Amino acid sequence: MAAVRICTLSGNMQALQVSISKAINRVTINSQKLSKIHALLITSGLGRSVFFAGKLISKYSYVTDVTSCLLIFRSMMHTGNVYLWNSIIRACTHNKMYAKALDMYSELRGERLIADTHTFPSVISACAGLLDIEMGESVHNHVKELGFGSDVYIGNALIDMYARLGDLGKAHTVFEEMARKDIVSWNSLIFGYSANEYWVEALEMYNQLRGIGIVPDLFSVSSVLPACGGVLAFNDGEIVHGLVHKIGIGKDVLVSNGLLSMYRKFGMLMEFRRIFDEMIVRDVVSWNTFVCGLSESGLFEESIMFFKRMVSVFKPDLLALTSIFRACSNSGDLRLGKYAHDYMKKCGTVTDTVASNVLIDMYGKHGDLLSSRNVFDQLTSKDRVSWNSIISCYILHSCSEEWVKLFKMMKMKTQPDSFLLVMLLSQGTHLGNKSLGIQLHCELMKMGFDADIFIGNALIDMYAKCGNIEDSNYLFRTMKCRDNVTWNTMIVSSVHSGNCFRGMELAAEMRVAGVLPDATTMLCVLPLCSLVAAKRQGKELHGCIYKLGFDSDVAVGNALVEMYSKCGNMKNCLRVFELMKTKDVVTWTALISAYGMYGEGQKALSTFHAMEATATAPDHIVFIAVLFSCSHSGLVEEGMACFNNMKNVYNIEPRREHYACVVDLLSRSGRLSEAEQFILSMPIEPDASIWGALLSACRRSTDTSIAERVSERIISINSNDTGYHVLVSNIYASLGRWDKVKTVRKSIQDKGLEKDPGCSWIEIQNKVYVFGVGTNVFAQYEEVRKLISELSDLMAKEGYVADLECVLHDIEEDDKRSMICGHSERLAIAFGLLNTKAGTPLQVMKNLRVCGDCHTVTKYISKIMKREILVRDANRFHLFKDGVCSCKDHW
DNA sequence: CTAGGGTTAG
Repeated sequence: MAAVRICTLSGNMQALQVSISKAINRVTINSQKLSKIHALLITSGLGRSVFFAGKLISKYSYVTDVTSCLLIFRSMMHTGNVYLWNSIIRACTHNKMYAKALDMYSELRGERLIADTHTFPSVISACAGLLDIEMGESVHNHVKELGFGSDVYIGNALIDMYARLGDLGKAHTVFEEMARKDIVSWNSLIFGYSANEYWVEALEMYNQLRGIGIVPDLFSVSSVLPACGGVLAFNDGEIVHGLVHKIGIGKDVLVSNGLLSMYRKFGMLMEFRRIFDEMIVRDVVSWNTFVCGLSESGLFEESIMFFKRMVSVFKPDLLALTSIFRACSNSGDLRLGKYAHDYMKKCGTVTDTVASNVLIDMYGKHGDLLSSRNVFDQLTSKDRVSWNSIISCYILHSCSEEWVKLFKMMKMKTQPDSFLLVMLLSQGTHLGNKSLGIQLHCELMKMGFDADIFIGNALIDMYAKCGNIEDSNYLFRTMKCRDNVTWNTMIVSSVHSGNCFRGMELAAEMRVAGVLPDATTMLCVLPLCSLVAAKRQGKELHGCIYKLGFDSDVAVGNALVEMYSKCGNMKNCLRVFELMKTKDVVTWTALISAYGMYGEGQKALSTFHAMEATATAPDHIVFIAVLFSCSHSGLVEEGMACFNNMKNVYNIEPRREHYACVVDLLSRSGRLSEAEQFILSMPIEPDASIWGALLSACRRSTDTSIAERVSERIISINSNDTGYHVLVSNIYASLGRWDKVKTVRKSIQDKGLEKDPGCSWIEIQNKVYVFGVGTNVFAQYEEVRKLISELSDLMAKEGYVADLECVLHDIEEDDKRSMICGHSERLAIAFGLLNTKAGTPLQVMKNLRVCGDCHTVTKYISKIMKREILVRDANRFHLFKDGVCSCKDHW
């Protein structure tokens, strides 16, 4: 500007022109400076120069001052100069005044002026902006008539126009016909495919671009990222991500938002978080994507936390509010939801359909049906989702009259979709209503919804839960496509139907099928690992969880703690526990149970007290764990104190399970008559489980009268649980009452009950070997047999005498002896000894409780063979070392 | 580049 002033003063016109020209070029978005230059031009007499008028129009256009553009243009009228026309059309298009731009174009043609190549790009963009197909095609024809078909800028504009009009065929044709293409041509086409969700084509074009060696830019990248996310092209996505760093566009908001959104679609939480963390500039989109992504992954609390951080920087828009309603509907925080709702009302966007639909759901999930209904009634444009949401609220709260009424109303306005049917189906499943399920299955087949994957999944679940595992399998096999939920459902169904092996198999098949597991998959498979003590699979899952970023999920963490403890890996169990950022009652319960199973009663108690110190409210389940731990460590007084505190301090009414634990606690410590008195003084009716707890302790007592009394009680209760019948039968056997044994066994048979066959298993070099009672078909049977008999001799020298009372059959002594030796845990241990190097610790699992003689024998073996042997039975762990067991014979 | 309802786990 200083230079301009000097030139003006000196009167050197040529120098003045040059300096003004330079000054104009430098002006960016500062409209004040622009008006000064404009004034200078007028005073210096250069105002009528076409060159400067064009420059000014273009500059005013950039500061969105179209009025000034038009004023300048009109003041230059009848110059007949196309350059000026181009400037004004460009200015209009640039400021989204598309109709005005097209008016100017018509005016230009009316003036019989010939448009040039610079005219068309903005005219074409204007057609695209107005979504005016007819006009667009007519302009395209005009371009052809004038022979401008080979102009790169016009071609690019045409590609972009057809893409925005959704006609990718034409866009591609224009692209193909272009003799010369630049990066913008490619970008326009990739963007077009991507914006219209032709993910595969977008990716293909991007890869073609890469194939011919052109380096993509920021726009190519931000167009292809949604496509990678859309088709879950993990490899392509990661390659693009790599390229972003290589060409240094990682700092760009558009690009990093694209990456953020892609990893969100991939479900890769860890990368998703990292991208967000490392962003230098974050806009509303970044925040919305992040908050919404967290919520989508079930991390509602965290989503709320980031929402709160977001609103300290940005005013939340409708999208952000919608996300937070969703998070609130799935977390306990209804207050925040209500607060945000009030805020939305103040902003005057109450009637937004999407947001209102989430609100209906939010209030419904929190049981506030009235508010749900209010939002629904006030909604001016209800769509299918609105109807589904309000109806599902009533279904969820079993208000059948109300939902049927609404359902009828809905059918008058809009066609019901599969969503409602899925909801009904699952509700029927939860209520165990099989006939409703089958009826719905027929209905939805008539309606043609049977190919819907959600319907399929719900049906599989329905049949499995109703006990038709065959039908459920059939549906699974014949399904056209399966997703992670399908697999999760199948895995859980197999486990519930008692087929753990099938569950494991399905988990492996799922992986082979390339279906990405989600947090729920982990929650389905981890308990399975815990159940069968699948150490290796468990660890692999942990790795997977870490990689996919599910480790911040509390439920997943809890499942990991349990898995490690049940697999005998206390070290990792503790490590996971300690690393968990948020812990809930379940987390603490898992660790307390773990200590309980290892007979570490004191540690269990101190863990419980540590939990109390964190102000985590105990529930009735954590007390079961604490009582169990005390009972397995002989901490009678401490256990009783907890039992009393539960009621007096925490106001939790003891349930049957708690009473059973106390009975167990007392009787395990030999206080049998006290236990009996306790049962008789309980405020609830004792059932087989309560008497059973007492009876199992009677086996180690000499007081036969109490055993007989309790046995009679259990039989009179007439339970259908095989376990208690077997227990009674065993007690009679140990008392030598073979007549009674026969009666009980007959009653078991009459009832058609089956005894759980005992089995043990051991994992050696990633292979699991299973042994049942009297198994004699495995490869090394003879060697195992020989080893057991050699060990018997060695043990006899140490003073071992077989405790034949553990064999509860009415057979000869010798047969008893050989039967004991065939107990599955013994076979597994011997097999382990044969197949591992000296000194290697062994780990054996058993589905039932370990018998007294096997317990003694294992102690001897640990001493003689100098091995640590960890045995997990149905109840707890026994660590045998140097002739003693960690349970101190208290199990 | 960002927002809504359905299935699985607990």
